[in-house]
Amino acid sequence: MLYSKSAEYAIQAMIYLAETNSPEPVMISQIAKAYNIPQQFLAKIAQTLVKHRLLVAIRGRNGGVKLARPANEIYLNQIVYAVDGPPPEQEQCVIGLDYCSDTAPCPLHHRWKIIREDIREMLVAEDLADLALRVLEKRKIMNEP
Amino acid sequence: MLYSKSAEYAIQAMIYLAETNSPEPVMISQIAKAYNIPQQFLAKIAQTLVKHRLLVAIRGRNGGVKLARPANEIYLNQIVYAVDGPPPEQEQCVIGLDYCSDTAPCPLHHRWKIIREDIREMLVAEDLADLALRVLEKRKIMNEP
DNA sequence: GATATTTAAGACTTAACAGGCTTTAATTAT
DNA sequence: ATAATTAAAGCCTGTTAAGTCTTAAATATC
Ligand code: SF4
Ligand code: SF4
Repeated sequence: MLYSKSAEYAIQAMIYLAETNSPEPVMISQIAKAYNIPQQFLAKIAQTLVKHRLLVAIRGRNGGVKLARPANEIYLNQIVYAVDGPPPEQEQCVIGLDYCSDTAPCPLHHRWKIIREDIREMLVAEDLADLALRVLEKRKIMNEP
Repeated sequence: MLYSKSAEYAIQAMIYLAETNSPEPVMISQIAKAYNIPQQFLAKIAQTLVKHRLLVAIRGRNGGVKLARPANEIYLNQIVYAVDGPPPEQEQCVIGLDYCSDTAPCPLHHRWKIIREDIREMLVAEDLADLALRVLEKRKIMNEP
């Protein structure tokens, strides 16, 4: 919806890393298992996250991946951008017309403009540390019936 | 983004029909040409719109398709629903977690909930007649340099 | 150094979406 | 009746996203 499946997996994986907050690297296989992500697929996604300096990878025994910087300095849009590539230069018309501009917009235009901005704002504002904290809290609550 | 390419074409085609507002049926080929939609593809989309009672088709010479009811009684969500199928029953978590509910939501949850609601509202509120009117106006403006 | 373990890299497979082609059925004008 | 015209229907092709497999490279441990 907002981003690809790959980006979703990437966010989940990085939340997991922020949750555990271990100074030691964490194995891809462990992350994959915890969040139920296809392991090999996650491995490949991790590669691109490493290339984009969001993760660092340590290979060999006791290897794994860890966050490249503190969780509170990593924002969602950075992850999405890294995995899905840069967003399109020109803003897209909701109904795919090509001859339109901002003069005399159709009723959809105002609405869509606001929504698009909200989405952007959401991805820019939220950082991993916050998310991980909240997910942890939530997990605690749900384990107490 | 919000809907498939097919749904986008469907919306464009139905706007065209609302624009021309002809009591006579309009040929698929004509619509396809006007909005630069692959004709055969649009033909197939039209079929599903007919099945969902948004269009009626008249075949044979002088045939074509027309809106099944007045344009101001057709809303975007009906078109999207018809082409892309019903939206998922359970509301989706933005980051794809499956163990979450509304108790102690993560920071994304509030934001996303609002955005999702705005999108839904946009699709529910806008009807074809409005859109067609605005697109017509816009075309007029853009033709006067 | 040998070995086990872990990510890196790239080829490969599968599935879904977008689009095209061709034939068939329905309708109307002649 | 017949020919022309139009949507309906089914199958084929290309593209992209999602997922799998195989081999190579790096590293810790013995
Ligand atoms: S005014 Fe409407 S049709 Fe034009 S670009 Fe904006 S959303 Fe699209
Ligand atoms: S609280 Fe956050 S993680 Fe849970 S369902 Fe809502 S958006 Fe998803």
